[in-house]
Amino acid sequence: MIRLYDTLTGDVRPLAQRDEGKVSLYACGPTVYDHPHLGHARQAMTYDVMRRYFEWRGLAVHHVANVTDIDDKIIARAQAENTTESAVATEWKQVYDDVMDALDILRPHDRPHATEYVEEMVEFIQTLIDNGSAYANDSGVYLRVHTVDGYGDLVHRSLDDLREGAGARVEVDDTKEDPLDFALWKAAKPGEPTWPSPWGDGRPGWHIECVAMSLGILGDGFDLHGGGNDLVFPHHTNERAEAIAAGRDFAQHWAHNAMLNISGEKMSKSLGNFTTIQTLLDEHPDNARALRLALLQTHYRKVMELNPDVMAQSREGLKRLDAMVRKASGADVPLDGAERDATAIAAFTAAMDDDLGTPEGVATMFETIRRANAALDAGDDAAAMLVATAIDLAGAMGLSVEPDGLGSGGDGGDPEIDALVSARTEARASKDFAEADRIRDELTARGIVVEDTPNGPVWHRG
RNA sequence: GCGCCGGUGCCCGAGCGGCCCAAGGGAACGGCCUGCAAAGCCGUACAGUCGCGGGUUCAAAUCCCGCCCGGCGCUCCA
Repeated sequence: MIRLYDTLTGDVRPLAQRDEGKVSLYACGPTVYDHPHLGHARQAMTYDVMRRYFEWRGLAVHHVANVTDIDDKIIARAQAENTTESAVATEWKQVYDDVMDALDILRPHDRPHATEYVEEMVEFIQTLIDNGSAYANDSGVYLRVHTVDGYGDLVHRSLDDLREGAGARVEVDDTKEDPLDFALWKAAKPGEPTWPSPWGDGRPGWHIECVAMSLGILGDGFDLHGGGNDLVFPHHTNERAEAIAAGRDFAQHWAHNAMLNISGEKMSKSLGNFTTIQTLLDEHPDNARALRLALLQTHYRKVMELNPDVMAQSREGLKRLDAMVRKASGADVPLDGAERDATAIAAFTAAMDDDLGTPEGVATMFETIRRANAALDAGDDAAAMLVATAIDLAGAMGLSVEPDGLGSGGDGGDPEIDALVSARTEARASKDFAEADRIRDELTARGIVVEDTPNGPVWHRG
């Protein structure tokens, strides 16, 4: 049984499925107006791993993530660049997609755009006005927060606590009945894109889109709603409030991933180049996988440290995975149809079922790799099973294997390199070690690593 | 200030009342293997203790209290 921490109840509890064997997951997606940064990567990776693991467990996952293509930041950027909001959104959505593809993050099954759901949002707001939970005035439509039962439950704060926070802020908008009330619909302002509504032209507030889209696509009482823990308040709290006010059955379980620290500090301006995903990807060809491994080695609910050192350490770890596969390939171990090692599978499943314990899952994978290598060295029949199991576990977490240059001696895939490797083999055969080492140095200079195995040399890009 | 989450070896990080003199990865060191390497395997040192100080318990890294440090949040509008 899969158990997951639920922000609402504050404990780890079984993830109930509305429909047996299926999981409906709504994870808040990006507002597209700028380069995605590493925080976006952690968020997207968290739910990608969740989804992959659920699927590996045999569950049919319906993964939905919105794309916010209209909001203040997009408007600001459009004005600054003297272009349209939709042009800004289209451009940055593409950038986002490219980066996520590079990180090997599976595309959610549905990716609704806010601007495609305005009609549904208007209807939803109308329902709230009709039942007295919302009111319209000159500046827009607002939700009457005090009418919502258990409004602050998700953040575990009382209405008074929250009100104190709101009151402490300057410039309270006095068109609202209560400082806590928030906008469902914002009245049109000059120069902003607008949509028609019964309360005049305007645009939707931030939270309403996720309610309309999650309920619209996944239906009432969907299983799991996720996002970064910076969204617990106000975003998720307000989404939930809207659904409750409308009498709808909302998410049954809430998951939130923790933030990232870069070099011991929160990710921000002073760290400059290390903040965007693209920059990280440009720094090393293997950084996409290394980032995934690094992320997996920290539990998703814990603040995580990321710095160049951590990335380098992860890249080294990845080599163990790849090297094992190369070794198995060199030994001609039959992986197709190999059984799985029950001990490893059981340990892995237990760890992952318990609130997505990826650090322990990774530990199990590495232990399996060590056992596989030992079996390979010993010529043990269990080798195939262990290698196949390790690859399987890696795959369950979205870690791909890239042995690179697979194959031995003459058929490594690159004629020039293969020729050099063959020449070295001949030199060694005739005991001309000086020549053999010379060739190896030349290969090293080209970034090629040669490993000698009982079955001949195997090379890869290092 | 208020709320929530953290502080574990050289680094990253599991563990969350006894199985912990604390997993896994990286880095280090020794051995095996190798012509020498690389990779791999085996082993060792690093945590005499898990931010600090009290307390509860037969038993605490794990629970409670206080303090210090770090992080996230504290609406809408600008």
